[in-house]
Amino acid sequence: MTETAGDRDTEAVSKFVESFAAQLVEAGMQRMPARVFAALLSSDEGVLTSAELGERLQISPAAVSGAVRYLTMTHMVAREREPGSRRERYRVHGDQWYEALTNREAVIKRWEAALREGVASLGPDTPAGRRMAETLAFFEFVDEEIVKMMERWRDRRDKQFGDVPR
Amino acid sequence: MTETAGDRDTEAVSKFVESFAAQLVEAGMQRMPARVFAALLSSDEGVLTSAELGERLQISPAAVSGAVRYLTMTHMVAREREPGSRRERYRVHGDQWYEALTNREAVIKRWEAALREGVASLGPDTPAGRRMAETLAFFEFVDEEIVKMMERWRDRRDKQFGDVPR
DNA sequence: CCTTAACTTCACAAATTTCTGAAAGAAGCG
DNA sequence: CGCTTCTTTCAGAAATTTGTGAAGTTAAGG
Repeated sequence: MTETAGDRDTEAVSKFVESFAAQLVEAGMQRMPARVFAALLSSDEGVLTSAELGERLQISPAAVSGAVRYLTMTHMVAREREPGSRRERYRVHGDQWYEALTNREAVIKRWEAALREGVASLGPDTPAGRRMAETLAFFEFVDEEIVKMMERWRDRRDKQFGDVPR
Repeated sequence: MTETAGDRDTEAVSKFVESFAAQLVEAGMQRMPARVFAALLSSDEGVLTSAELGERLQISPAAVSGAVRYLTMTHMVAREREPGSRRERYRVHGDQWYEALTNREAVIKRWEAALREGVASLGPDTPAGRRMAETLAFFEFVDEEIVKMMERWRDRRDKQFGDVPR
């Protein structure tokens, strides 16, 4: 009952890719980046070329290009180049990617800025101002906590999965 | 230099509403819910009626209705009814709302489900399966941590802002 | 009960987003 | 250097999303 190693249960994999991508979309990610990311995640090496992505997902090179641009900008995927080849390779780093996910920090920072502005506009002694100040404090708190949390995670991961070469 | 309490710096407030809403949109929230939410956040009592929202944001009752439906479903806003009135009132609870924001937990739960399915499809001993299992472990870790973090926050808030009647 | 105020739902028009094919742009390799 | 292979950019067609007006529904108050 062991499967042939090569293309094992291709359909199940594709099903996973689509359903995981759908979740990401629902959480706000664009469709193509989500699919590309899911495809990479489900690939054995965590690496695929443009062509492979296009073929697996049935999308044009242009679509791959656009998706990858987004993913690299948000650090969810790394771009590689085999020295001496025109082929670009895209990689999920296994850890790098959820670090990036936690990197909604950038987003939070902007929220904080907007809130600070809001407190200033409304006045810190108005009820609305106070409410916003409290919210701001919350975000600042979360920022700190997340940093610590990630440290704890790395610790735990190393114990649980071994401190792999990565 | 103290302002007239009534409609203080209406324009500045509106500017805040739009800029904060823009941040929320960028983070994936739909436009109208974002604007409605920001408007509530900047209102002194944290409560506005449908009509007030429509007027401040220059949108139709239908748009208000749609936005509010989303916001209540995600628990970012509570719906109230003054007993003996046809007017619906919508409220941000000051604390309730970031609890809700943390409630991307629901989202995370779905991701976890999808990942579990992925591990099963791919097989837990394939490289991809292992990578996903690790990711899954990460999310499970985050779940736990967030619960604890929120406890710490409530503690801190009570100290910092006083344990108000709310 | 009937009237009337308020909210919701629905169908559609407008605006935006998304993806493609085609052309232009890099970079290895002969 | 020029050929070839791969990637990116761009303009536009198609699909989706968004917000409105209008009709429908609910419930308060006479």
